[in-house]
Amino acid sequence: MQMIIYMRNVDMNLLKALDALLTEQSVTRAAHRLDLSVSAMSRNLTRLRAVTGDLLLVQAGRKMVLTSYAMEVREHVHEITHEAYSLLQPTQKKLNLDTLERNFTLRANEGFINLIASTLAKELQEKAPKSCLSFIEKFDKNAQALRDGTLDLEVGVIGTNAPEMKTKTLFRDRFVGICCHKHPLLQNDEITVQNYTAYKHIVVSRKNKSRGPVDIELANYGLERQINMVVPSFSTAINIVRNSELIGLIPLSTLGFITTESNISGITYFELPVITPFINISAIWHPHQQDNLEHRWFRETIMKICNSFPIH
DNA sequence: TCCAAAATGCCCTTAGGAAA
DNA sequence: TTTCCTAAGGGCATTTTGGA
Repeated sequence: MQMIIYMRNVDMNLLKALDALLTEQSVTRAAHRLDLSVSAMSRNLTRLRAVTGDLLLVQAGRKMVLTSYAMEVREHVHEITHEAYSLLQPTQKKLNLDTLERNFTLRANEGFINLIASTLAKELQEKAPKSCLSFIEKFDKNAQALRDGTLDLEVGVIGTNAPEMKTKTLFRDRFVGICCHKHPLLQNDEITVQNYTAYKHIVVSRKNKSRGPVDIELANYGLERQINMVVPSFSTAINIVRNSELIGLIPLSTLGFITTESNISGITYFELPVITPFINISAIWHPHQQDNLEHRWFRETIMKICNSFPIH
């Protein structure tokens, strides 16, 4: 009964204030975020404490920390605040690409950026000349940037840490082997698991994980690769392979899906002697962008470009 | 002791309801 | 429709609190 009486007096600005407070974990920063004075935000916090019956933020030295209740509701508060304000904002009737001034942000690994950057840049220049495109390299799968809108779109393998995200499969990728074009491995009539594992290997891993699906398959033959180098990027691996006798393993997309010519600027790619699972590469975005016309146009542009990739 | 952040007192503005 | 009253929100100034 007490809660019902309180709820009658709750206004939407309190919800917005709660979202800002839980996101910033600071009265001062939350006030700046909503363009209010610190005192006004402090009063908002006092009202929210009365409404929820929870302290929400408590002082821990000079900082404020969330209570367990605040931590529990933080994500939900953010989502419903976004939904509520989207509902009250005027509907976008028409998208005018000629006058669109927007910075689109896309997070992907360097291989995908190399693959799509020039085509996407050309498309944006032609269709939305006043817009800007920022690529962000993928150092982690943190979903917070998608949630708070600082990131428009992520391209990669769907993770499990953000189940609320919207996704769309863009293309299927697969691993191939690479070596320098004079590599003794290529003297063999056929690349077998035996001669594949007879040479030293280089692997790409941002987390220094050197074993993957290929190693699992090789283990079935009682074989393993001798890994001599781990590097954080595919471009680094390609450069090293070009000038060494190390054998590399990269997604075919990194080579731009070139399948008609196996000898590419000093390196040769070849089919692996083991079968590895396909990798589904998807576009990932937050539901709050779902009906945004600008965002829809952006992701549909990327989907259109990816549709031209061969599916292997 | 100084500084930064949060809390609070006081006052002004604004919105909504009631009455003329 | 206009006027008046009340409640609530917000800003300025000040105090309190706690770390460096």
